[in-house]
Amino acid sequence: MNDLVSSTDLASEADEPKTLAEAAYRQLRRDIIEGVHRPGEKLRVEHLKDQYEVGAGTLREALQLLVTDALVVAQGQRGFRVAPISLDDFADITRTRVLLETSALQQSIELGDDTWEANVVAAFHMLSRAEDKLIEGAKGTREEWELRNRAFHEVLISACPSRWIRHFQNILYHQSERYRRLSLFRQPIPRDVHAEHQAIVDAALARNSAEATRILSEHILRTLDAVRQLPADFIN
Amino acid sequence: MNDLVSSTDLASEADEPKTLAEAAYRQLRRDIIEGVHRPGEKLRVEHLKDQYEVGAGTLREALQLLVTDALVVAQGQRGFRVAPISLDDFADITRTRVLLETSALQQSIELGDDTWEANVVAAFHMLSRAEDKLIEGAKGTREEWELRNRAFHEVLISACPSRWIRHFQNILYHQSERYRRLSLFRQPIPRDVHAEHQAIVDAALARNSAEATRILSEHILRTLDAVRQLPADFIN
DNA sequence: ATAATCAAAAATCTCGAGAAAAACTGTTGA
DNA sequence: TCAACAGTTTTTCTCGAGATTTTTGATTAT
Repeated sequence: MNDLVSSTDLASEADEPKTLAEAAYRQLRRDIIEGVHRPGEKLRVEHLKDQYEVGAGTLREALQLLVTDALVVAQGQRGFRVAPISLDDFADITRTRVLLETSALQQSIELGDDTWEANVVAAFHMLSRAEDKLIEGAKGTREEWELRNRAFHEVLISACPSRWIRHFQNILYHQSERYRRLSLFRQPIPRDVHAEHQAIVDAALARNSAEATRILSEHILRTLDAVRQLPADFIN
Repeated sequence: MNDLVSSTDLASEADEPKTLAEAAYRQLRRDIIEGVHRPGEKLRVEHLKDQYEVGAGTLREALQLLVTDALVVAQGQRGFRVAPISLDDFADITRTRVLLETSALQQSIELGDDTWEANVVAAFHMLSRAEDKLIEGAKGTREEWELRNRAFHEVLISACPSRWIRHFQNILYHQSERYRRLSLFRQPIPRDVHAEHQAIVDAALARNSAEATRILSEHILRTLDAVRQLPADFIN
């Protein structure tokens, strides 16, 4: 059992950045997901190149990479801006995630070996611990919970052999994370999330793929309701 | 009935290029799909900038855009190369396409209005005409058939409201086109492709989504077999 | 007061040169 | 004969300045 997350993404992700452009790309992505740069905000190269301490051309490259993730939109000859958000978009993201992630889970359950099972159990354990700390109200634990939540979902579908599904799923996860940050801010994690995760693990290890995908669907769709109950001016 | 193909893609596609980088991007994409640049081939910026008549930085941007479509892979600090191809990859692409396209078709059949029906019929007619010309053996008609085949598949799912599914489907279509070019070269279009398209149209207009998705699945998966029967050294 | 027009300002896009890294080649030693 | 090493060459990556385009602000006429 070496590394839990073996992110074999199409655009290599796990390693450390080997170029300035990629370093800037990661910082920018993080800032956009965390809301430092607001949805719809214009991203002026001249300003940002100082802030991220790279040349203009390099920052342009970083922005171009973010277009790949659809976190930034490029408008012809009118520069870049942060991708806008909307309820419709989030609903679309969520439903598409369900489609991809259930299919991936189904294949994972079908093909996963002992190591996969062990990884699932381990990731679930890590996540549970993070939830305990979160309930205690310790500081800075939300970040850790986010990381482990993501790791858990990634490990669940890690035995799915389709690199394309995992690639798309990865993009959508980044997208939905942006929305989830908004909803989590107001509404702390409800207690039954843990029970849902537990149920998914149980069904997965029992190789009951119908049950597992059903629970996973409801689990993902629940975040949609959470965002829907936000005050309307959050998403405009 | 204005324009048949209203490509409302995430990365705007239909319009004409408004920047040199985008123009170079399109030419490069076309050349890669058509096999001018072979799979795995190294793409040296110094050579290509002369060939496509743009500056080095501009060409780099175009290459970065192609990474989005996964037609080009960027390797840390060792430049770019054309994405390699393999049978496994094509199988993955095809299966993922089935997953996305059947889901999209299902929603299209559920939500499509009269205009959608009309567009489907029209696109099918255009495609049929192209097939006639293809059988006659006129020159340069393969290009036209490709375009209309693509338009047909696009129109079929055009009533699907999910921009994300259409976005991913678009990427995968570009990918599979590269493989299909190889197989079509040897094996001209079999006659029953037309019958399959006809069956899809009939089922779609009859709002029989189970039947339509079933035929569409088989239709897409058939290209997989076609490539599988190629001599092995085509894909290495 | 509103709308249209035109000029100034800001931002984007593009390019070529310099610095850093990787690949290649010929040589040396076992 | 093969492997390792060092210098050379090639290629990539980065940066800042110039050319175009878009946006802003003020002026004028209706």
